[in-house]
Amino acid sequence: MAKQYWLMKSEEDVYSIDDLEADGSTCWEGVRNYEARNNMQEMKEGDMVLYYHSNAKPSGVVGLARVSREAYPDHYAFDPDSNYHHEKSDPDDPTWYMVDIEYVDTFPERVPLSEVKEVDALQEMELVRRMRLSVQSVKQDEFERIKKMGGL
DNA sequence: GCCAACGTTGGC
DNA sequence: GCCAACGTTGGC
Repeated sequence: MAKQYWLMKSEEDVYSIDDLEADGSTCWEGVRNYEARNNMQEMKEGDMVLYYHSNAKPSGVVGLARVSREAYPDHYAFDPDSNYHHEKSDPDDPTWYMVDIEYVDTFPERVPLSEVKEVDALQEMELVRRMRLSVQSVKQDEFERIKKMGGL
């Protein structure tokens, strides 16, 4: 099966690509949106991920990551002390899932959202059309294009 | 910090 | 099952 491509957003001051590089890999907990969750459940080990900083100056794609573990229940949903606690979640029938991703590379040049919006070939991206979706599917040519814009 | 976009909740 | 109210995301 062909490799798939994704884009995942993180607030720069919450968990940046530098944090990911320092950690090597991380679990992507706290996604509480059904469409984003569905996307994560589609992910296969080895899929490539565009790492996006939101609430950043400027917001944009900053590097690459790779799916290192396929979807498994997000146990933070069952933890009353977690910010991501979800009271209605049943451990026997989990609502929320997460994946693990590992650090791959940081772009020599950040690709700001404003530049993505200027490229005709990228107008169909969910990044442009669906502002608020935090885990998005990306087409291979979109992935390659942004990677190139980032200097890799 | 403001506020538009938009997903979710809950009353009816 | 509609839709108004509400809460959150995220650009600027």
